[in-house]
Amino acid sequence: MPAEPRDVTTARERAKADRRHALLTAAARLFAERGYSGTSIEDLGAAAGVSGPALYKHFSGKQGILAAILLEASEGLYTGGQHVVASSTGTHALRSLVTFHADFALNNADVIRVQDRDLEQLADVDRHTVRTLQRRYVELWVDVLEFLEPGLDRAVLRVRAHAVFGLLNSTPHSGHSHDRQTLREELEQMAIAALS
Amino acid sequence: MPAEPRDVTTARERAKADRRHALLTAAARLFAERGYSGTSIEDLGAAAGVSGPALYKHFSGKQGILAAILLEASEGLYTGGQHVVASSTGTHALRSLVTFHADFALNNADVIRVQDRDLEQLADVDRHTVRTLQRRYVELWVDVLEFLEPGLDRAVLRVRAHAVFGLLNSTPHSGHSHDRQTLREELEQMAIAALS
DNA sequence: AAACTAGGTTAGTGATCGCTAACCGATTTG
DNA sequence: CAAATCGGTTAGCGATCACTAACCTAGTTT
Repeated sequence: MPAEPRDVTTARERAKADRRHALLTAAARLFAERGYSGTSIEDLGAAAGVSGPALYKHFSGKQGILAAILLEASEGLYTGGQHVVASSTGTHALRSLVTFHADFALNNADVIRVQDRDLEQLADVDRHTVRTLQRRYVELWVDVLEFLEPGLDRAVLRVRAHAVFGLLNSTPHSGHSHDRQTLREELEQMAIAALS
Repeated sequence: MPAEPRDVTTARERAKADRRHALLTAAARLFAERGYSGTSIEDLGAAAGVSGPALYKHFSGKQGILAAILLEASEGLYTGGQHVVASSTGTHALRSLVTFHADFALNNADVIRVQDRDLEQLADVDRHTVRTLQRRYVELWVDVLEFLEPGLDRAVLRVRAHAVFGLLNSTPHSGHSHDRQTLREELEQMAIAALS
């Protein structure tokens, strides 16, 4: 029995998937550092060990890379948030949302930065999709907040949600040198306090 | 007596100062919307009613405009913060800092956006100056926080300060449509709560 | 009012960038 | 094992952009 059952993918396909992933990770870092317009195709390739137009074998173009990054991020946030609110209620749901979002922000600082920096560089269709997912994610939070404090204007609760996102997303600004666990606890505690 | 005493400036000088100010305001808005690299010299001129290379009569170049915006902003924040902490102490100083910063963020949403989006596009010297002023502004906050909670690691207090900045600077993300006074009160209250 | 200054204009230049074309070698396939 | 596929390469094209040059005209100075 020489053929392994998991060998549904050829070596080439695996290599391609790896490179695609490497390209996306490197691109997120470069976009976060220099901005979308400030990063060249050449830069993107070089950061992944290939050079220049190689990435047209993986993406439709420069915009396609940005789209892949932001679509994955906004989908991850939304579906992750959905799971959180589906498995808990009330104060517990709020705490879980805070933990979930803090986790995401700490583990994807680059993507967070790109998301609220270069969103408008997307093609209209993709930008609309990302915005819709973001809006739904916010409504997830607003629903939980409204359950906890019924009768309040949802617009106000939306402001609170955005404010907490700003707080939790401040990670890129705090030096990366600090102890992650402490940073995480500080941010979560502040977020909960801000919403009380 | 035909000569007015306030006539220290000629009509040309006043017109030039006005245009310079218009250029800076328009540039801040465009940079906030499309990013530094995403905005052309032509765009900048057009937004101020002149076209293209006219702005080389006012600034050294595109980078010079960005520098003028960010230097003014970081100096304004720092010196403003200095005055605040010089005229109050303890909890009162913290509340005044929050009010001051919220005021700045609400009235200069564009500049806030540009400041943590395109800082790295500055020339080395200017970037260093802006970073230094920002660092001093943070230390102003940390000093006040340390006075209120002595013994805490200043690195932790720095994280808290950045987190509150993120919270207060979330204004660009909340729709501009909302009632300013309510928005302001919400943000200030949340900031105070987060720091307690 | 003549001479000068200064803020605007348009035309053009060199560099950069996104993307395409043409080609090449290794892996997969029949 | 020949043929097709696929992911990479380099060369180059067209567009855009920051900036300079040359000029023009209205305001300022003497």
